[in-house]
Amino acid sequence: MKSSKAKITDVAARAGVSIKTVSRVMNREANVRPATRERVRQAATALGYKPNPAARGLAGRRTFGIGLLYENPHEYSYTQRTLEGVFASCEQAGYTLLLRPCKDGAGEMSRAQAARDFVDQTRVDGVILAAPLSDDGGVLGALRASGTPTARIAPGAPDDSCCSVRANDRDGARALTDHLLELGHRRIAFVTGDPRHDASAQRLAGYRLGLQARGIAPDEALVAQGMFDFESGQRAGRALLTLPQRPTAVFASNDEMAAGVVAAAHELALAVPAAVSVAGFDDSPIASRTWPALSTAQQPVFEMAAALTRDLIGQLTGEAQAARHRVFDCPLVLRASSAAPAPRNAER
Amino acid sequence: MKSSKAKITDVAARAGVSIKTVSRVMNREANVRPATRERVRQAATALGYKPNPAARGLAGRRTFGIGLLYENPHEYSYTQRTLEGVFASCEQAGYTLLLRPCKDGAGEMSRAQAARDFVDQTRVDGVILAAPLSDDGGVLGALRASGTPTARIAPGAPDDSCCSVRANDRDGARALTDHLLELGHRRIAFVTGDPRHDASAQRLAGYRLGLQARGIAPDEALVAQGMFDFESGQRAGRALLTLPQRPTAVFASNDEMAAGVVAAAHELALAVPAAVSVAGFDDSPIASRTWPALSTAQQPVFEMAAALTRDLIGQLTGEAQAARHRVFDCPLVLRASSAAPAPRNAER
DNA sequence: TAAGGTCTTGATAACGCTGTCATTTACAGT
DNA sequence: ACTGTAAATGACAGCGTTATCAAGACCTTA
Repeated sequence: MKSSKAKITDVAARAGVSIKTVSRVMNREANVRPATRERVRQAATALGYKPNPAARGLAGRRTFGIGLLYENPHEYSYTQRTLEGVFASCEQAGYTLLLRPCKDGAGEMSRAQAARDFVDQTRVDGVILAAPLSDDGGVLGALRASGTPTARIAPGAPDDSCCSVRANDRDGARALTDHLLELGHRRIAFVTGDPRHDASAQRLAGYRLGLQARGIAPDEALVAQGMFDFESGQRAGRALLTLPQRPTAVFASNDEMAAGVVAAAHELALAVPAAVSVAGFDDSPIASRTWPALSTAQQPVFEMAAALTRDLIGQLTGEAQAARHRVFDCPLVLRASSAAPAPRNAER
Repeated sequence: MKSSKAKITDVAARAGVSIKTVSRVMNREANVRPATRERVRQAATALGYKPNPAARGLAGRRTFGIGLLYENPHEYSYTQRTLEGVFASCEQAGYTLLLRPCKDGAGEMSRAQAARDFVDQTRVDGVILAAPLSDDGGVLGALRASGTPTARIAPGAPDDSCCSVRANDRDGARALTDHLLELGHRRIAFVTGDPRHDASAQRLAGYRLGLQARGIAPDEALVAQGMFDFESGQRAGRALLTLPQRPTAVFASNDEMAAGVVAAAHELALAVPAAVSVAGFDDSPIASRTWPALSTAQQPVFEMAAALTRDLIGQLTGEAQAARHRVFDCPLVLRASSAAPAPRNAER
C-alpha cells in the first residue's frame, strides 16, 4: 500500500545528473548552474520526491528537528499559543517540531534528566525552553553539555550564547497601573506570579514604579503571593478583598489569577468594577470570558515564539552569529473590569 | 562540545558480542540468553549508549515517531490535554511525538495536503487524528494512500481499519439533561456544537432522549446552533434568554459555550442559577473558572488520548491485530450553575 | 595561446543501525 | 555418544542521504 517513494537516485537519473547535484539543489547550495537547478527541480517535482529525513540525519548529522520543552502549564492557552508560534516558524523553514512536556511537580534533577533524554533520543538540532524552564540551571546545563543550541522564552538573565525573547513586562505592568491610577484608584492591590518566572518580578516592579511615580507609599499588605493559576488568584482575591481597608482595585500578574480574583469578588458579592476593579496580564482567552471581561496587557505570544524560533534556526544554519534578544511591548487592552472607583472610596 | 556519542560498535566491543546482538537487546527481541542480555545492557548503560534514531529509521524503515494532527482549536485546553495523554503513552513506549496543527480556515484540499506533507516529511509510523479531522475524508484518504496507520479521536463512524476512542457523549448528555429535569426544569434549551464533530449530534441526541423520556415535547425554538466556541455560546445565550417564554435552564454542548451562556445571562442581569441554570460538557478548566462554576459532564480526555495512543502503538508493533474502539463514560460533575428553577417558573 | 583562476559536477566513502541468512551452541531424545 | 531440532549469535549487505575531494568546464588575463 505504501507508495514506493522516489529516492535521490531516481531524481538524478531523470534529470541526467549525479545524486550529489540533486542533493545540492535540494539543499539550496550555491554553485549549481541555473539550468541544471531547474532541470533537477522539475524532475523532483515530477517524481514527488521528498528527501528521506532519516538518511539526511544519518549522513548529515542534522535532523531538521526543533524541540520545545515546557512544564505542564497552569495556563493551557499560553503553551498552546507558544506552540503555534514555534510551529509556524518551523514549518516555514522546513523544520519539524518535537514536543517534550516536563512534569510540573518533578525536581530539578528530573527536569535536567528529561532534557538530556530528550536531546539524546531525538537528536534535535535545537531546543526552545519555555519559562520557567528557561531559567532552570539543570536544564540549561544539560543542554549546554550536549552542545545543543538553545533559545529561551522569557529568561531572567539573557545570556549571550542563547537567543531569547521576552515581553516588556515591567512597562506593561506600569502602564496598567497608571491606567488604574488615572481612573482614580489609590488603594491598588497586587497579586504576584510564580516566583520562578522572572516575569513575576518584572510585573511587580512595574506596579511599584507606577505607584511610586504618583507618590503613593507602597503598602505590603496589598501585595499577595500567587502562582499564576486560577486557584491562587482566587485565594489572593479573598484575602485582599476582605482586608479591613479594602482595595478599590486588584491587579493580578496574569489573567488566570485575575479570573480568580473576579470569582472571589463574586463570592463576596462585590460587583466588578463597581465595588472593585480588576486587571490581569497576558490577554489570554480567559480574559474575554470572565464576567466582566478583563482589562489587561496583551502579550503577543505567537509573534514572540515565532520570532524566537526564526532566530534559533538562523543560528543553526549559520546565518546569524550573535544571539539575539528581542523584547515585545504589551499594549493595554481595556475591557469592562476596570472603572473609576465609587465616590465613597475615591474620596481621599 | 557535542559529547562524542557512543555507538553500537562501542557497546558491542565492551560487551564482547556482535553489534547484531546489541541491536537485539536494544529492541527487546527474543532469543538472547539472559546473561548476554544483561552484559549488553550494562555495557550500554556504562557508555550512556542511546541508539541513533536516524540510523534506526534508515535501516529499519520505522521512525518511532507518532504524529498528532489537529485543527487550531477553539478550546485550547482540550487540545492540550489530548496532547498530554498522547505524549504520556508515546514516552512510555519510547516513541517521539510530532505535532502538526492544521489551520482552521483552510479547505479540505489543504487539510489533505497538510496530512500528505506531514507524513512525507516526517515518515512517522502512525498518526492520530483529533476531531474533526478524524472525520475528514480528504485527510483520511491521504493517510490511507500513504499506508500510514491511523487512529481517530471521536470519529463519527468507527472503521475497522483504525483504532478509535470516544466519549459516551449521548449518555453523558442524557444524564445531564436528567439532572436538570430532576431539579424541576421543564423548559430546557440546548446549544449545539460544531456540526463537523460527531459529538455534537450525539449530545443533542442525549438531550432529546432525556426530554422524550419525561414526555416533554421537543421545542425547536429552544435549540440554538453553536460552534463550540465562547462567542457562539454567548450569541446563542442571548437569543435563548430573550425568548418570549424564557427557558429556565440552558444546556450547552461544551463548557466553552456554556461560559458564553453565563456571560449572556450576566449581560441580561439574569442570575445564575436563580433565574436560569446553565450546564456545559467536558469539564474543561473553564468550567471551574466561570461564576458560578459550571455543572458539566467530565470527559476524561487525557485517559482517552493515552489509551488510543497505546492501541495505535500496539498495532504498529503487531501486538494487537484488530482495531480497538474504546468508549469512555462521562460522569457528571455538579457545581453551582444548576439549581431548582424559581417557583414562579417551576409551576406548571 | 597558455596559465591560472573560478564554477560545476561527479565518484565514492561514510553515517549507525537493522534485516537476512548462515553458523554455532545447547539440549533433548535415543 | 550421536543425532536432530531449536535457541543463540554473528557476518555482512544494505537503507538514502551528505561530505570529501578530485576532475572537468569555462573564463580571464597576460
